[in-house]
Amino acid sequence: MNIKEISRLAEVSTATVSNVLNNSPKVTPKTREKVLRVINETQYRPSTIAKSLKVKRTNTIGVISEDITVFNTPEIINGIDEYTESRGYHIILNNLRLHKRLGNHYTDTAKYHKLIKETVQLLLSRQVEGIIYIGAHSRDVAGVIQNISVPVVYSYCYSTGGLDFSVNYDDEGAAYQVIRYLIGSGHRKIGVISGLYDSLQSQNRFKGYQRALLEYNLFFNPAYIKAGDWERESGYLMGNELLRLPDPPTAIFAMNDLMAGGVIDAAKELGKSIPRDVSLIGFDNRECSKYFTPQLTTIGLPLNEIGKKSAEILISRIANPHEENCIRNYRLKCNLIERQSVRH
Amino acid sequence: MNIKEISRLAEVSTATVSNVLNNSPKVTPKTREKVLRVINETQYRPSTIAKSLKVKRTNTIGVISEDITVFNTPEIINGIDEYTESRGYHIILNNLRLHKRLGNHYTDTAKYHKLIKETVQLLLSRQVEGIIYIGAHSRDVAGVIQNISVPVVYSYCYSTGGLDFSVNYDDEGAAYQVIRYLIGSGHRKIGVISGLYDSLQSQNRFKGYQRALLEYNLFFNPAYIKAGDWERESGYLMGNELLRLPDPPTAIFAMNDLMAGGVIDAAKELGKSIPRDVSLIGFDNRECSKYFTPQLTTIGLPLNEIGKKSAEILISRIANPHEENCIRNYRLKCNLIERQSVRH
DNA sequence: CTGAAAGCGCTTACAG
DNA sequence: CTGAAAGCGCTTACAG
Repeated sequence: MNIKEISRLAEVSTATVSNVLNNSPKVTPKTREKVLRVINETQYRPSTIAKSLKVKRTNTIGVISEDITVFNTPEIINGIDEYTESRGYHIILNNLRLHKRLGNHYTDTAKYHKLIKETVQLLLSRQVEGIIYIGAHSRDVAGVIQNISVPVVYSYCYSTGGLDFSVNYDDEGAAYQVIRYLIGSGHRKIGVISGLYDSLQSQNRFKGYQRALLEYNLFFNPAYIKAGDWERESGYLMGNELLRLPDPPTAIFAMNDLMAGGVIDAAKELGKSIPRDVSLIGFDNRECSKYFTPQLTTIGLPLNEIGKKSAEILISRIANPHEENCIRNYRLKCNLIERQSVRH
Repeated sequence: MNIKEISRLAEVSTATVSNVLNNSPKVTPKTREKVLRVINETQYRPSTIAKSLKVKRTNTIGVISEDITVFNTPEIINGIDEYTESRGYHIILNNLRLHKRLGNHYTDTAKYHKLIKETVQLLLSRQVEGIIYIGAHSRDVAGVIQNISVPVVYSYCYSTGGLDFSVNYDDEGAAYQVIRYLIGSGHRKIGVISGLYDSLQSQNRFKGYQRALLEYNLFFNPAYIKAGDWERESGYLMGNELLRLPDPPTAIFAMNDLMAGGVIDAAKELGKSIPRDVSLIGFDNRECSKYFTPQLTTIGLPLNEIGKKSAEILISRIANPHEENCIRNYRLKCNLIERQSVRH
């Protein structure tokens, strides 16, 4: 069933059928009626593909996710989806399955770059009008996709390149918020367990931490700063060191929920109660954080908003490729989720 | 840049360019060489869309997910992806965002059916060759998609319709496995906290439970069976009832990890230690189950396999629409994940 | 207001 | 082995 068939049945030209399909005003109600009847009877659905070929627009964007099974990704896709749907765009999903495919350390391997390149080419040959690249974890992806004729936005990634567009959450602001909240709750001795200290996230969160200390004139005690590696075990180890200090912190900021879980283990072992003896804040609002004992106060990531904003920027760049004077790197605000691990 | 341009630059016909693009043997190495050089120089990528229009195949399937933020969905998509990629198929993702859109009780509302219908039409007009429908939770979706010209398979759903294809995990077998494992560990008094008792999952798991009891000639004690509602709170409530029994069970099978978490709370409150005083098994292998204290022994769902199998069936039906004598409802085996909540 | 015709970028018999 | 031509299902000036 195609437009020709419909035009035959409705006894009009294909041009007229096309016009009623596209709600063109230049067709009389009567013929429109006639055509619509045939369309309904035949359950005809015009081929988007043929239309795309002709009008040279596909209303499709490509979404490349490094790994859809990582906790952040589904909600980001939800956000993308929400926005693109409202704008009549569709999504072709390309899931790299990086963890399964390359293990944990994929970045910068030749295999990884080849994979990216092929994926992008595939998407391009499907005539996507733009690409969103969703990182599995927040890192610098400058230049991962190059020499491309459609706009790209990096989601949940940094891009220090200068020319790329990226949207991520605001690490520094979130850390600042955490420390401010702890200070507001009366804490003055605040320990920090960072992730890998040379990661962008850790560095940015340290900045927020410092800013808050400065602002409140708090003493910076190097002994209160420990570098973890994002895993629970390191939270346990570093939590132990912190809690065994002669003058231990009264609150600990663990840079993710997993390490906060390790701190809980350490505290339990040392017979210290959270939040009575020591307060604790995590980061990420992972599903598990709600099930810790006590329920963990933590930082919620604006994942849905990251997705929405990414899609919004992408589609605006599709419509307006040469727009200048615009923000290139969005940092969206996190929100602090108050539960029961902080003493006031 | 299109095929015509390439043919001009390479001084051959478009037919010849098309032939080298498609690795047709009927072109001499020399001309192939010549054409390939031009293609490389120009970075030309043939338009999949134009090709699809001509050959009437898109190599694309539509994936409808009820809600991609539900824990099961990403891994299923991963599985689908893995298989489709190996077969040269692409995925158009349509995420219904049912939880956000309609709240928890969407099934059978007019709004829901309208949404499904529109989504399917959209996919069809994009010429997908088949559709996979991923449920957010395991329920009967018979007839949700009707009167359609391409094959459909329901993933993580039941379909009692008879004609539909579905792939899901084996509830009954999993429950049987749990009980057998507990019996093998020396337990004879086994409590069960079900989900909503009139759900298909609960019913099927009861069957597995009964089958194991029968097989091992165990006494069926109705007092050991409690109906929860899948939420943690109900696990806590029912766990309490079970544990306060004059002759309490020595092991409890909670039909999901969340309710198992509630049982842990109840046990802690009653001063009972898991697994010393009572053993516990959950279901789902949710992320949090690994972080419970003690780490929860539970049933892992074959999500990746469900995705793969769904894609496999779909693509085989695309290739062979009238295949008869085939299984219509696949039930994939779950695996028991031994951690620390069962005493041997 | 309606229709005939060209064309989007490919592929594929068919002729040479 | 290579090329000219028709056609996939649409849209869109253009003529009437």
